[in-house]
Amino acid sequence: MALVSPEKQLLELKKNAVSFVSEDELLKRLKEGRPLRVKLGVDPSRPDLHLGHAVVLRKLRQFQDYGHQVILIIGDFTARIGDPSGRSKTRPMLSMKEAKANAITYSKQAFKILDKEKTEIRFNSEWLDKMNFEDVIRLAAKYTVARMLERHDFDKRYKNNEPISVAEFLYPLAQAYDSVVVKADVEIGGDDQYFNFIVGRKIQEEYGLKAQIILTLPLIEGTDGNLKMSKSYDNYISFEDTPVDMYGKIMSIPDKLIIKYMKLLTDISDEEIANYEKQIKTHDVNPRDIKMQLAYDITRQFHGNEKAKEAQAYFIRVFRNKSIPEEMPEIALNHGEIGIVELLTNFAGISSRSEARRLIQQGGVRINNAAISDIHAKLRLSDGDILRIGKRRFYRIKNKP
RNA sequence: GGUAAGGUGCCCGAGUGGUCAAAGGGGGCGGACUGUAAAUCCGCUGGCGGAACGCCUACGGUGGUUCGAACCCACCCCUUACCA
Repeated sequence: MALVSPEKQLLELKKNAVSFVSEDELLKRLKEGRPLRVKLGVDPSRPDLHLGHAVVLRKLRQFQDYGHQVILIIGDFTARIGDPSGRSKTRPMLSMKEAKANAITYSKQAFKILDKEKTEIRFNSEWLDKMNFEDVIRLAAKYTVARMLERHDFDKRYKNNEPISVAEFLYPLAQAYDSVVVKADVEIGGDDQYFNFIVGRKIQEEYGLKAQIILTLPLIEGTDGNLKMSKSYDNYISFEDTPVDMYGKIMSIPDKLIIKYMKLLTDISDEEIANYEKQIKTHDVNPRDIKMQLAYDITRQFHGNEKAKEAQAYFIRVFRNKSIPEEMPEIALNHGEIGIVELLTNFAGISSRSEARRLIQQGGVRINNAAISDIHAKLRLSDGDILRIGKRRFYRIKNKP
């Protein structure tokens, strides 16, 4: 392992970190010359990974490239119990079976970034299921309420007379206990996890282990540019997005995020990024062009060179040159007339007739680039006619023989 | 156990007997402008219907009062805070 010196490793590993506890400790452990055990806890209730996860996974990959071991902890136990805050009632409670299935999906996606050979997957139900009430009390005894209230979220809610269930105190402890079981040297995650990681340190020490090193990474904003990327805000870019979607979504992020995304999601060198940053500032270059670099780079990581190129070509064709795409979904029709509303609801995924009418009345529906304004229009379509809804939904008409 | 405040559309939130499919904001969608950027502007945002001051569904649940209820009454369910 590690042909790279501990000092050099440290320098790279701490890049992009928000919180880092602590450099000295990490350096010391790197000098032990063994593969460190780097832990990431994941929530299997939503197994669709997005670029927010990629930030963390990329950091883990960096550790792996230096020869370290990643431990992916699937929080199936936690997911089964449900959302600790109780705020989001929609969050599903998972059965054992679902959790396992999601874990497979999750790891499959994670391995687009991680090195499978250096990844160990563990389910926390393995040990948490076995704990009885006495064990839980003993664990809980190791932490104080005052320290729990150090968490800003708790403190704020406490002061605002908002509810905090006792169960919520147990979640960080459970997570901390995971660190004990897997003997984590380092725990990594989004910056919102900082508090939980700190609890992990203390609890590990209580169990006679060395406190884990903590490294948190920035949360990235989603396509809307304000809220953190999350499935529940529907502003995420998924690992599973098609190349065209992925490229397109990246192109739709606000300019202010370009540099941040570059730093966190690409291997573009610091110098180059600094250069781009300068160019944006001095308006030497249309920021869009830099964004295209970004979109291409990220799409390439997930889909390969070819697909990324195609996606870029699609973007240029459809959005820059405002022509129609070469490929689009087809609608197979019988010969004869069809009402425009029927066409939309039956074949183009419009969910209600009212919605279809709305789109038409607002000029959002076009056939061969001519807006349809009459909601009663009867159309006689032929092979190759193009139905367009809004700016980006295209369908090609195909007559059934 | 006692006291109090609440449960409204995708989300937040106003509404306290008719004119409420329900103000306002957010989000989303469509359009203009553009670089699928930002900012801005206009429109739409339960369903059905050619249209309607039309019909159906909707304000935690079930009943009731009333010509008429999101709004009043009863019971129930749920959430929260405070006090033991």
